[in-house]
Amino acid sequence: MNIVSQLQQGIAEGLKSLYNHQVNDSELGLQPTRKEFEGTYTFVTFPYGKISKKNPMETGEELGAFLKESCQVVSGYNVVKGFLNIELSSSVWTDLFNQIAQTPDYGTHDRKGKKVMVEYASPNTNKPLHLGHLRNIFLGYSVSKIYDAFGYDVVKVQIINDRGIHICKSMVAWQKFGNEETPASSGLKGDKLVGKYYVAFDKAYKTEIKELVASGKTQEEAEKQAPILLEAQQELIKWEAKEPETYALWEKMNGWVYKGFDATYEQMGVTFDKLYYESNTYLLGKEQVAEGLKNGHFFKKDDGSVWVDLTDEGLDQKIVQRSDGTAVYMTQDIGTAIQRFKEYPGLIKQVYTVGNEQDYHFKVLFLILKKLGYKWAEECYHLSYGMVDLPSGKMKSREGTVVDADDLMNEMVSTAAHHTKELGKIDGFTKEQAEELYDTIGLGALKYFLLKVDPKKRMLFDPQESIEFHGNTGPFIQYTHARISAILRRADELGLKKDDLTISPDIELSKAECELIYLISELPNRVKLAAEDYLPSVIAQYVYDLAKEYNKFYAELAIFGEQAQEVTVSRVALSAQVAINIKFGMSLLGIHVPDRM
RNA sequence: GGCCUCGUAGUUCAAUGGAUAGAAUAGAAGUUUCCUAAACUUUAGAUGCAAGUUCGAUUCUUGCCGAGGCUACCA
Repeated sequence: MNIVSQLQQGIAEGLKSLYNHQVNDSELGLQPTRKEFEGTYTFVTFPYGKISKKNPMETGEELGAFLKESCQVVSGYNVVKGFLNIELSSSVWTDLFNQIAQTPDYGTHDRKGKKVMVEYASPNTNKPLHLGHLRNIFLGYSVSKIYDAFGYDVVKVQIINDRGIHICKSMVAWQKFGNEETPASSGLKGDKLVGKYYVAFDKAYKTEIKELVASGKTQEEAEKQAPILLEAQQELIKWEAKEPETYALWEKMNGWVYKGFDATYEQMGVTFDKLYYESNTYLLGKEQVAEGLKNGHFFKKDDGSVWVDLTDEGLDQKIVQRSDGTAVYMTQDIGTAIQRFKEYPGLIKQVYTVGNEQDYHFKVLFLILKKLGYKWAEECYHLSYGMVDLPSGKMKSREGTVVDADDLMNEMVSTAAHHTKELGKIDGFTKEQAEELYDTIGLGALKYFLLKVDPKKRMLFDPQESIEFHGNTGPFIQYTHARISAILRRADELGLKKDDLTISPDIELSKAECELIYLISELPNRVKLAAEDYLPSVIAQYVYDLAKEYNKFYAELAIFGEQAQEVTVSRVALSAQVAINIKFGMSLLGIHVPDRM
């Protein structure tokens, strides 16, 4: 039984015996005591004045006295205004620590035997991945890891937008200007090559518009009549008719793109369990539309288009099928969602990692699914994230200010390499080890910076700041881990065995040590919070707190140098457990931590 | 116009309705000089504005101001 629930139980008993008031243990909110006061947990007594018929201070005094008397773990208390600060006896900390140190897989929750699907990365095949995709993918991957630690079986999926007019544009441009160029012949990554022709299309298209306007057409007419656009539209029709030549070209070019994406994902360190392609799913959902029409959930307008009326929910009407009978994106999403739940028995939840410009779309989607009678619709969640800005300004694909994902990652890694070499930190490393380290630092910096911020907020990514070794950064935490590892190696040399690292009950713990143990004990709780709110930032904050707190302890520890203190089992034990927690927390963010750096 | 999200130190980020709004950076002053890429101490500095609910509001409600997004038979 954990400390918090013991205290809750104690307080509940106190309320009952002192004021004859019955409450549910778990309703009693305990919060960590603020640093400037004595105590570990604080109970707020303001709301209980009515029950006790006394002022908050007296209520606190009475409850505190009761707890000290009846609850073994409580060694003392103090009351400030309406706040009852509960002090714990020191054996609580050593017991707690030893229990944790002997728990395998500490931080993970029991397997729940239920599945959760997390969708992240929904790239178009006409252009390479950029900074926005990085936030998307790191978020989704991290949430998958967090859900896994929370006890769910996670299915990580990617939906690839591989069809439609956009890819036809690249195809047309490649045929016109490409001279049979391939990734092999050009030395370009496949996604970059195809992206290049998408840009070429746009350039040619704009030139044609200009010419048409010059010859007397209006802007609007010109945009619709440009010959190259008509060609792309023809290409799409041919594709839908599965004309062999078009289809083969489409497969060839998409193949290049996938190879390019795979390389990017590999460097990012993310994987998927299942890939969905829109070319396979874009016809889904029509059945549901027909069925919904029959059941009266949808209605038909005079022109034959099908709509859903969400005005009761405070939203508008929304189209689900065009008058020509073709599907819109919404239709496809309805069908895909239903298909996935059929495909994966035991699936109870689906998380969509998609930018916040689609907030409305997902609100509507979930409402429609609910209307159609799918209970799991309430368990669908749109993990919405804001744009990433750069110090240089906004990213705009039209103005070419987009930051390419590969370029950015390479830049991060080379910055890490540059700093490391400059400081001569890699003596004794093989070339492979050194390169692995640069990767670890560069990508760790990037991932941590993107994940430490609340997803829904628009954020500013500063590459320079992210790779600092001070402050709330990935490298700082990695560095802390490396320092702890150095201590553990040292302890090893001194013959302190790692397997039996417990703290003996009669050791007097310092304040920093108690604080560390408190943080360590918080891990499962933070995992739960992060999972329930889909917030990797909770984990990031946790790991940072731990690293920062350890730094204070490290100063105390002074294991090296002239005033070196005794390397005791308890100090080593504590260090080892901190290292484990940091490593675990960082792994939930998809970040490696090195033993040496 | 309607709807959604955001607005916190110079800057980047925190804060299950709780105490004197935390960190980190940058700044100022100092101690020290290899704790792996130093550390420590001190200092100054913020809730866009106005009401409301509450014992208590950065948090909930309303209005206004500001930023962004959505509002297509586009995806």
